[in-house]
Amino acid sequence: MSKTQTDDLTPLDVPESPEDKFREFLEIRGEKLTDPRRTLVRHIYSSHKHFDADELVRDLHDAGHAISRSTVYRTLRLLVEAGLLRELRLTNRSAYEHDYGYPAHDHLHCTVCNRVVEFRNEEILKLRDEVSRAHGFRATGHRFLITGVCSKCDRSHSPRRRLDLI
Amino acid sequence: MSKTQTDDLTPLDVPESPEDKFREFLEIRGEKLTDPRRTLVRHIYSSHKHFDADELVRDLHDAGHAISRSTVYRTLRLLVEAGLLRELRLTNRSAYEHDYGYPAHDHLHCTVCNRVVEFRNEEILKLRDEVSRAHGFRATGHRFLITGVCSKCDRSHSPRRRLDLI
DNA sequence: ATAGCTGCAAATTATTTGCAGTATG
DNA sequence: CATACTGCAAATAATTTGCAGCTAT
Repeated sequence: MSKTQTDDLTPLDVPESPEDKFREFLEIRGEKLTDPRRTLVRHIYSSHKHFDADELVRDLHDAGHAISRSTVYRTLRLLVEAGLLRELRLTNRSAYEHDYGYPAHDHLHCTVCNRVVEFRNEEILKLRDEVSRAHGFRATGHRFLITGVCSKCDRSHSPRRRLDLI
Repeated sequence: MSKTQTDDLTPLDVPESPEDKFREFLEIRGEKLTDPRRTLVRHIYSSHKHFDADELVRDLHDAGHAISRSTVYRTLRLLVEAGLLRELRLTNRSAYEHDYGYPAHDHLHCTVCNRVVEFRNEEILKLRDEVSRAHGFRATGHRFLITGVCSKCDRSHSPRRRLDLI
C-alpha cells in the first residue's frame, strides 16, 4: 500500500459545535435558530452515518420529535449551504453526511449489498488541482466514487446462486 | 502539466455499431430490437453530448420521431445496462453520455454557468485500483467529479457584482 | 403463435411551495 | 413587534407502472 493511502477517519477537533456553527451561519443571513432547527442539528450530529431525508424524518419521529417533512427538507438545504453537511447523489434520493468536524474523504459503493465505505487518499486532492489548473478551473470541491463489489459479496456471490434458484 | 494529463477524447474505433451492440445485448436476454429502440440508439449516437430524458424526448419530437416518454425512460435504462450509456447524477434529473465507443473520462462542473467539461487522466485509474485493493473491493467503475468555477465565470464574476446591485 | 413492446393515463416517489398561524431576535 | 419559521395540504417534478392492443422473432 502506498503512503497516500492514509484512511484516518477520526472525527476532527473543531473549535465550535455544529449547533454554534449553524447559529453563526444563520445570524449572518439574518435568519433564526428555531427549536426544530436546533433539534435537527443535534440529532444529525448525535451519530455519524449517511442518511436521507426519509430516514431522518423516521428517526426523528421514533425519537419523539415531530418535525414536519417540509422543515426537514428546508433545514437540510440550509445545513448544506452552511457547510455542515455534504450531499451525495448515489441514487435518485439525496443522501447526506457530516462535512463539518469530519475529515475530507471519498466513497466506495458496493453495488451488491449497497454498503458505502469511506476512504481517505491525499493523492486525489493533488490530482484534482492538477486537472483543474490544466483546464483553467478554480476547484471548490470534488466527488470521487468508486463502484464495485466488496469482498463479502464477492465471496458469497456464487454460493448464493443456489438459493436464488429455489 | 504532468504526463498523466492526457485528455485525448477522440472517439474510439469500435468493432460494432452501437445499434449492433444493443441488438446483441437484447438477443442474449431474449428481448427485441424494435423500431422505437432503433430510432433511439441511432438518434443518441448521431451526436456526442450530455443529455437528459426530457431533452431527448424534445429532440426526438423535433426530429419528427414521436416516441413516448415511457419508452424513452425504459430504453435509457436498457442502454445503461447494455453498457452503451453512462448515467451521471449532477442534479436531481439524470443526465446521460456515450460510454461505448468513447474513452473513459471524468468531469469538471462549473457551478456558475453549469457547463460540464470532460477530461482524461490515467492516474485516476491507478488510484481507484489502489484504493479498491486496500479495501478488498473489486472495482467495476468510478465517477470523479470536480466542481468549481471555470475561467470565464471567474473573470466575469466581480465585474458582474455591480449590476447585481441595481 | 407467443413473448415482448408500445403508448396512454394513472400511480409513485422525491421534493417544493403557498398560506395562516406561531415564535425568535 | 417585525420578520422569519412552522406545519399542513396542495403543487410540482421526475420517473415508473398497469393495461389493452401491436409487433418482432
